[in-house]
Amino acid sequence: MTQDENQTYYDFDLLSKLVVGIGEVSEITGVPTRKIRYWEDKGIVCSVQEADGSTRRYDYLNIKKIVLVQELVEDGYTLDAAAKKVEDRMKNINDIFQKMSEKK
DNA sequence: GTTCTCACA
DNA sequence: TGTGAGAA
Repeated sequence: MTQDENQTYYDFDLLSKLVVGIGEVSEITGVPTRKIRYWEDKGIVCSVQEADGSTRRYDYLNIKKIVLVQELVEDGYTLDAAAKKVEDRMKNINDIFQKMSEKK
């Protein structure tokens, strides 16, 4: 990021393109890789696997979803309830993202 | 480095 | 619900 781009808002365009491996996600979110794949099995998170490799990659939205679900579960919610809330939130976030992208 | 399954608590 | 270990 250059000093000229020292704005108060984040770069949503870059964020939406942010895709990292499960290891990175586990480090960022603090969630072990098994937990992430466990949730992915439950269907509360969606991993995008690249065709050339078997490495699952998670985009920014999925990372956010993982963090959100984690917080909810830690608060005493069950995975299903947490997933439901997060999915509802994701709709709002997605809508905001789309608007920002179109506005640009 | 990643993935999967089996089994346990 | 979340984790361990071994194998590919």
